[in-house]
Amino acid sequence: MNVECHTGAVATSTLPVVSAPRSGASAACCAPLTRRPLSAEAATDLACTLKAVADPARLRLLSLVAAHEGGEACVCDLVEPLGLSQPTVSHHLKVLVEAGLLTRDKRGVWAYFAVVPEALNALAAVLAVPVAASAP
Amino acid sequence: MNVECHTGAVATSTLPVVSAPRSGASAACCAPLTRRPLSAEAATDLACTLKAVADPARLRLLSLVAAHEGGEACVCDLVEPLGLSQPTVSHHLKVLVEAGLLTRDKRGVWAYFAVVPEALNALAAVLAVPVAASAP
DNA sequence: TGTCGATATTGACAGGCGTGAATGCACCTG
DNA sequence: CAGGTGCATTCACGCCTGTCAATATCGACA
Repeated sequence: MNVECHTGAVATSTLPVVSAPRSGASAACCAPLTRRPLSAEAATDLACTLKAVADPARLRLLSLVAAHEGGEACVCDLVEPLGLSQPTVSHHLKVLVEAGLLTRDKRGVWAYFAVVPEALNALAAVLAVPVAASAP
Repeated sequence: MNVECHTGAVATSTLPVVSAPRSGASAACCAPLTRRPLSAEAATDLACTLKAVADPARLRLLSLVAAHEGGEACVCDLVEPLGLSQPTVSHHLKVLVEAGLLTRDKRGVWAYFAVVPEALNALAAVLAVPVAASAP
C-alpha cells in the first residue's frame, strides 16, 4: 500500500458530476462497485477517497462543517468541538480538501471550509448496490 | 486511533435495515452524516465500517464477489484475480465479514462469500447528502 | 512598521495495518 | 485410516498514519 493518493479524483471517468469543483471533481461518478470487478487502478483510486472519509475525526469534521451555519466553518469553529489540537484539525481538513470532499475559501485571516455535496453523493453512488446486482 | 471495531455495526439505531443479517446489521442506517454533527462514538463506529471498505484489495473483493456467478464466490475464486496470497485474501475477507459487508457460508470444504446489499446501501445512505443539507 | 491572531507546515513518535511464510484445522476421498 | 485439499490462524516485518509540540507564514490593525 503505497498509493500517493494524488488529487482526490476517483476514476473521474468521462462525465463530470456537476462541474468539477477542483482538479478532478470527486469520487468515481458512475461505477456501482458491484456489477463487475473493479480494476486494480480504479480500486486504488476509490480507496484513496474512502480512506479520507474513514476516520472518526474527519467524519466529524464533515458533519460539523455541513451542519454549521451557512454550510461553512473556519478552523477556529472546529478545534474545540473536536477536542483535537489545531494543527491536527488543519491536517485533517487538508486531507479532506485534497480528496475533493471539502473546499477551502480563505477570506482574510480565516479559512472557510464547505462540503462538496457532489463528492459525497458520488461516493455514495459507488457504494450503493443497484436493484438487481446479482440477477442478470 | 485504537478503536477495536468490534462486530461491524455502525450505529444500528433503532430500526434495522431489513432483517439484521448478523449481529448488528451493517452501517449506520439512517443518519445522513451532514445535517447535524456526529457524536464521537457514532463517528468512530462509522469510521470502522468505512475503514473496512477503504482498501483497494477489499474493494476489489466486494466487486469480485458481487459480480461472480450466483452472487457468491469462494476463496479460490478470488486469490488469482487479486494477485495476493491466499492468507492475505482470507484476512481481507474476514475484515469484510466482521464489518457486516460480506456473509460467509461454509459448505463442505469451500467457504462461499456473498455481499450484504443492505450494508453497502446503508453506508451509501450515510454518505449521501440530502437535497437541502444547508438550507434550514 | 511592528505586533497580534488565525492557520499551515515541519519534525518526531507510537500505534495500526497490509502483506507473506509457515503452520494448523476441517473436510472430502481413496 | 492416510493423504490431500481448501481455508483460517499465527508470527513477523515494514510502511502508513494520526497526533502533538514547535515553528513558520500570512493578513489585519494600530
